[in-house]
Amino acid sequence: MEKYLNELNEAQRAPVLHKDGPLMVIAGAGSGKTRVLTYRIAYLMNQGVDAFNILSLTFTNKAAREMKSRISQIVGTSESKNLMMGTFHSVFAKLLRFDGDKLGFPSNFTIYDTQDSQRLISAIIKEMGLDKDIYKYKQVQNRISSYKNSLITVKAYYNNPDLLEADAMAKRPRMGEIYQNYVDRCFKAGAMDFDDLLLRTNELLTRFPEVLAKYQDRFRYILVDEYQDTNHSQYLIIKALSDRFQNICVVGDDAQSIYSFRGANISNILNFQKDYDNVGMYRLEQNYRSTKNIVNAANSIIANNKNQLEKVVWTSNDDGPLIKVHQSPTDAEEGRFVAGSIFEHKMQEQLPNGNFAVLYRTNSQSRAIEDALRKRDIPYRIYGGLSFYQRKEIKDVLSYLRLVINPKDEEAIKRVINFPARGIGQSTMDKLTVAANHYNRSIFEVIENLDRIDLKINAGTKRKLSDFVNMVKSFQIMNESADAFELSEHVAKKTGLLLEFKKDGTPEGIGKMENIEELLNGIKDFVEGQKEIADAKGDIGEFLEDVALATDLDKDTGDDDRVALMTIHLAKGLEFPYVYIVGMEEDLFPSAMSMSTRSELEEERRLFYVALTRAEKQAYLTFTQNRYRWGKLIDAEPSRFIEEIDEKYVENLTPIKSHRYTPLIDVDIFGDVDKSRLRQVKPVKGNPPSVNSPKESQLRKLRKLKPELGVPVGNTNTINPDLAEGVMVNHTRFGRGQVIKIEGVGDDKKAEIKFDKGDVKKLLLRFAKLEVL
DNA sequence: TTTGCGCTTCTTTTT
DNA sequence: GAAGCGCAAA
Repeated sequence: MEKYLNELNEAQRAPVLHKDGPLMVIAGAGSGKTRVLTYRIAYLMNQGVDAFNILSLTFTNKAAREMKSRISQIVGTSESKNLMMGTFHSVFAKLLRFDGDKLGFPSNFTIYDTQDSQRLISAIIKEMGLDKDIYKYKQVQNRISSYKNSLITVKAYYNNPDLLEADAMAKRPRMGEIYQNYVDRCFKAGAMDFDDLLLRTNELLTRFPEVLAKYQDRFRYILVDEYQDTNHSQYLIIKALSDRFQNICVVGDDAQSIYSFRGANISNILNFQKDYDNVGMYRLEQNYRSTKNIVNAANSIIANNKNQLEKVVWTSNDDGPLIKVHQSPTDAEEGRFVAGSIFEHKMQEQLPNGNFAVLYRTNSQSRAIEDALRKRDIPYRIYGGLSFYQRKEIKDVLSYLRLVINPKDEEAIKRVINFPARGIGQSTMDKLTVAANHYNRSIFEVIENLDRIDLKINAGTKRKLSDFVNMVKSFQIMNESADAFELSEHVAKKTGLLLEFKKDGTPEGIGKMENIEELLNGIKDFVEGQKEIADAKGDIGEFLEDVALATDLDKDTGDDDRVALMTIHLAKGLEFPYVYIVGMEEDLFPSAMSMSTRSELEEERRLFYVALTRAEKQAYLTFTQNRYRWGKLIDAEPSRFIEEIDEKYVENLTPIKSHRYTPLIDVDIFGDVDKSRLRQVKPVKGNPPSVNSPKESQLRKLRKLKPELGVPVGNTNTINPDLAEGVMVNHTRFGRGQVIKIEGVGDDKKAEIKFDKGDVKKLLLRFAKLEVL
């Protein structure tokens, strides 16, 4: 142990050796905070603290795994096995599996991802007959998420005049009802969304003192990484759990707080000393990661922010090369420059691909970079964006598996009940949903009891529904004996999913089939891996939980050597010798969405600080004159952040044209206003007030009658009995015509009509919009 | 009930 | 430039 302590510098060793009681470590970028956390845990264990009594919350599960394996090396595997380590979400999901029944949740509750939540919210908005152009599901989901992260329940929402008014102002007076419905539906489906994992943990700890006492007694030492990015919900959990022993160690850097959009509250770290008594304060200011030029440049950027804890990050590393700034005509050229530069470094210095990272503000920027890297045959890997588990075909397989574990899972059943197509359409699902809401049961249960409820579903469809339910039940029986891999493979075949994509035959179809096979291989690996862990069962439920809370970063990269492409947010905590920060343009970085307040802009600046401090040896900043955005080429201007760097540390690779005039409104040669300019002139957040009259399509929607909730809306006409051969009719689209012939019976009844315009058409009468003249 | 077409929106960032 | 949605046709 002594040997390991010698690997730390003075500043690092002090917090590691800190005795009991609260402590806070303010750790500048690259100052070795992970090392401090790791060694502190190892040290505690060496001092006789039981691993079972230690809780360590990290930012990614990957970080947790790495720390754990390092600790194993120091104190031994058998000792470290009992450590509770992981992200807030994964740790408290486990806790809720154990004690969530007290809140009425089954231990096999589903974890809804963002897409599941959004689909459910869309459905609710539709069922309530609200205008989806006003109640935009993404905005509604954002609102609900931020309520939850601030621990505002539905009841608290209704008691909060500010919130009510804010939503009323936004023309969304029924937010509260949507919120209530959403919570009810999740509960009924036995599902929690990401925010629930924290919210419900708080509820559990508040409502059940004996549960709180149990975990307080268990987690006598709590360590929290990236404390600056905790939200209110997380803050309260930590506060409650650490209340008894006060052995709380938080590590963070206020200069790297970049998650306020998901509720992170920077005052958590700023107020830590007020929240606890006798706080031990430690600062890590020596940077081991980067060159002097990078560290100094980063310091000069962050100095533009007003609100920050005092701290001086320094390094004894070499000066290194200057930060290189490069301008390209377009985003495609930018990609070419980056790929070319990576290629040169690789050749001249014989470096592996893994030494390079390309960082960007938005996921959509990856495309141009990808294209350029591919042309140069440079292997790369994209992190984030649409992750593997979010792809349609993968979510389809996972949804079947979710149903096996939790048949009440509403989003899963809606997704797969008619895929592959089984003739169970929207109107049937509408009837089932109405019934499910009415009887306060899940859709699955409604189908199980179909013969006891009269839902006006015809016999053929009933048959299909019960076939589906029986299929899922057969999977459940299989799940009792088979392992996760056997079950999944059976499901993929039996449901016809694999066949569906195979018979498609297109390259996309083949690709999807291969993805499903990759998923199955992944499940196989998982099962093998779990066999080695003593108390793990390797069942499909565990796999689904892993998947729900896994990020791209968590996935085993294997050891293949690739250039990393990711957003700056994802890059937090990582380091690379060479870093390219692309898209350094106004409206992109800083984002146009985050420039209206000082605090938003300061967060963008911290984001830039994070980006730059990822680099060990050299950083490149690139920007373009024109960039494709929303499929259109628009003008771009260099980011203000470039100018903010002390010029001592910067070298321009391209002379920047100094066209400093910005006309108020640009008018192109056709007299049209250039909208990209307009946006800069008027830095108002949100939608500009509409100048144009409402569009015809919107008017049409507004005029349309709202469907009544509870009455299934079919789209079948009652066939006019006057309709006969020879009769003159009017069609909404085709105009006047004469019926030549009528054929078929019932739903199949068709009319052949000769229209005055000359066309002869055969129309299905239960759909055709005909008026007898 | 299914399919295909055209219109709209979307781009911050993630567990 | 894509993906999702609503509408109309079969």
